[in-house]
Parts: sequence; structure tokens; C-alpha cells
Amino acid sequence: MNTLKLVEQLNEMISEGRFPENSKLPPERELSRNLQVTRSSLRKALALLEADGKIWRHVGRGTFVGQPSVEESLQLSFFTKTTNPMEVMEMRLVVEPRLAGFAAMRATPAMITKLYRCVEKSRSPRDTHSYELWDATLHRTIAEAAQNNLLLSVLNIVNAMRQDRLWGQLKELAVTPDKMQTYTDQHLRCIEAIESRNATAAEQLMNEHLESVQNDLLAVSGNKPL
Amino acid sequence: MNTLKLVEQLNEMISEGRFPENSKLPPERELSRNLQVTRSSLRKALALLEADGKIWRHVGRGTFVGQPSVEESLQLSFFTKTTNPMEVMEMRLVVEPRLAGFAAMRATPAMITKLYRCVEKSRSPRDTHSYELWDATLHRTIAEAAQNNLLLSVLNIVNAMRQDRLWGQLKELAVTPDKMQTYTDQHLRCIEAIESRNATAAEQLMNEHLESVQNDLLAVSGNKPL
DNA sequence: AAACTATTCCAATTTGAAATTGGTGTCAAC
DNA sequence: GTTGACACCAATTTCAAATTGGAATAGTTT
Repeated sequence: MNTLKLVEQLNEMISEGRFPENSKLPPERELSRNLQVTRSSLRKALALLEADGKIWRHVGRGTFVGQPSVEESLQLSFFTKTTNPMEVMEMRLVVEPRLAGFAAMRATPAMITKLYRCVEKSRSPRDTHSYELWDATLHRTIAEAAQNNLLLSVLNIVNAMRQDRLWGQLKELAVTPDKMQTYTDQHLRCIEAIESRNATAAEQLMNEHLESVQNDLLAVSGNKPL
Repeated sequence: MNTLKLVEQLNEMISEGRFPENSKLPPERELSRNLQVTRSSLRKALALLEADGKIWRHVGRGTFVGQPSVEESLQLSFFTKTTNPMEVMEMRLVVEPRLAGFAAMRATPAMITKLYRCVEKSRSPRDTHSYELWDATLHRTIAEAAQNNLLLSVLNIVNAMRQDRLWGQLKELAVTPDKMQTYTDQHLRCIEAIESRNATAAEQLMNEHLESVQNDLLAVSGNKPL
């Protein structure tokens, strides 16, 4: 296997400081000429290095040594490349129950009205897509009611991931009409807790809701690695 | 006060659909000519509209109706504009204790070694800045050990906010040498919990640590609005 | 068959110069 | 002291041309 030798060779060039941290590697076409290999071979080696976290690439920009910058890692395209549904659900379970708790303490009456409206809209959906849209709006509105712009941004990331086209099939399999009914009931109970300013109840109800969603996703993925 | 009338006028133009949602308003120079007011007057009105969330502006891009897009709200510059130290601490308290818990379950021995190295480096800092750097590295390493790219990105946002130059003074006031000592001890106990795979302990210790930090920040800010 | 080579095309991005745009300060006038 | 008029700045857009990683195809080697 020539590819592994190439990987080894590139690794040495990097660790020997020929390509310093955060520097840009020569274009693939040029580098392949220098190393006397074809671009396809080089690309296979680079793919392994990227999977290993040694380098990162971006179309039109180039290939870079080390980890992407913070600014880079905040691009939506970067999220879709590096994460998966399981990670998203884990993040939701960390963030959203607390957001519901905050909302219970901070939501304005107008916000609570908006929350009930979201539940109503999601109760009789035309299709899966329509339901998902109102579901996402509902969860975002809870984040808005929590009055923390940073956490709201996090929720926006979550929603953006959920709307990614790659997840379409997974959602259509997992979100059946009876699930929608269950989820809507859970939403309603959580919002009632928010309205009655019961933070711990809101937090726990949101937690239970998201665990339902997670279990349903795991069920359809058949415990295969996501 | 002419400004309030201008705000009202602009609000009407928006709600009447003359400037649809997400559309770009005319440049300030042009709009001020159309409305027969000076640019300075218009800008005062626009500032109020922006504070109200009705519009958002970006240098070189223009002024837009409604809320910024998700992609827009993920720019670091947008974070520094819309958030504050209190929100960041709240977010840290939501995310980082759970990250420590995950790290306890998932950290590789190599990662744990790296964690101890971070504590050592932060134990004898040359100055506040040097301490902050290793502190940030430590918290990021815990996030890496937690093995969730999405949550790692969240932690990266937190760290980017903390390194913002606007926070320099606040940190220098709050992080005195004896505080550094306290924080380092708390770090150490948390990492020991991670090493012994005690997730609940790691989570609780990180929570206590961050509450200390939050209290110290509140103390120096004198309970003034942040 | 399987793995590598050579070539082509695509979409995202960069480059650079010129124009645009929001942000900021100054100074005179009423 | 607010308002109006003007100049300047830095960030961004625009446009076309060049660059770059991604992906597909057909031919060659083993």
C-alpha cells in the first residue's frame, strides 16, 4: 500500500517543521508533482491525515496544518462536516432543559402566548416537513424566552443541523404521526410548566421529551453507528 | 424630538411591507435624502430600531429588516456585539459541568496526562494573561476529552469571548494571585475526579469552580449591569 | 479484479482594484 | 446643545480571472 507510506512521509515533513503549524500546504497539484505521485494518491493520503486531525482542508482555500481556527470552526459547513445526529442530541440534552428552566423564570407573557401558538401550529401538520418547521420554531422560541443571546445562538446551531438535508431520511423514518402526537403533548406540558413559572418541572419535562426523541432516533438507526 | 417621529415613520414603512422582512434597506445616504433628513438624524433613528431588534446592520453590507440569519449570528463579531460576561458565565455553567462529566467517562489516558500538564503550566504564571491562556487551554482540553465536536465548538466560542480585548480590565481586576491559587486547586480536584472516572463528582466540582468564578466577576463589577 | 494514472469538469474560494456602506469625528450654524 | 454638513475610516461588496479542493471518468498497470 503506497498510501500509508505517503502518509508517513507527509507526517514527517510536518513534524520536522517543513510545514509549520497553521501554515498552508502547497496546492494538491503542485505537491503531487513535488512528491512524484499522482493527485489521486496524494488525496487519499491527505484524507487520512484530515481524518486524523493533523490537517484540515477547505475548497478554494487550500490545505492547512493543524486544527482549524475558531472562526473557521463556526461555519455551518464545518458543523455539517464534523458532527452527527448523536452529537446533536447530546448537545440538545445538555442545553435545552436548562433553557426551558430559564424560560420559566424569564419569559414574558407575550412569549408564552407565542409558545402556545407554536404548539397549536404543530398539532395538525400537513407533512413531516411542516411539523419539523414548527417544532424547530417552538424550541427556538423557548431559547428566546430564556433571554440569553449566546445560548440562543447555540440553539440556532442545533436547528440548522436538524434542517440539514442529509438528515431528511432519518427524520422521516423516526417522526411518524403518532410520535408527533406524543411530542406535541410533551411540548404542551413543558410550556404549561413554563407558564406556571415552575423551572425545575420545565427542565425535567424538556429533558424527558428530548430523551424520547433520542430513543426514537436510535431505534430507527438500528443502533448502527451514526 | 424629531428622532422619535422618524422611528415611527420607519416602523410604518416596514410594517406596511414597503421594506419586506430580510430585505436590504437603501443606503443611509440615499434613505436620508428620500426622507428629507440628515444622515445623523436617520442614524439615531436606525440605532433605536436596531436596539429594538427591528433591523440589524453590518458595516459594508448594509441595513436589513428583521433578525440576522443563522449564518450571520455565528460570526465572532456578532457575538461580541450581542453578548456580555454574565451571559457567557451562564452558558459556561450550563455546558462545562456536563462536559467534565462526559470527559470522566470518555477521556483517554493521553488526554488526562494533557490535563495535568495544563494545571502545572497554570500553577506558576508569569502574569494574568499567561494564566488566562493556560486556563482557557485547560477548559478546552476537557471539552476535547468529552469527545463531542459540537460541544467543543461551543466551548471554543466561550474561550473566544473570554479572550476578547474588551474583557481585559474585568479579568485583571477579578483574577488576583490568590484567586488563581483557588482556581488551580479546583481544577486539580476536578481533573482527579475525571481520572478516577467519577462523572458526577467531576460535574459537581466543575460547577462549584464556575460558580466561584462567577461570584468573583460579580464582586468586581459591583453588581452593576454588565 | 483491483489499484493506480491521467484527465476533465465543477463549485467554492481567492485575488486585486474600484465602488459601496455603516461607523466616527469635526466644525459651523441656528 | 441640538442639528446639519462634510470628510475620513474600515469593512464589505462587486466583478472578472485565476486558484483550489472535490468528484467523476476512462485508460493503464499489476
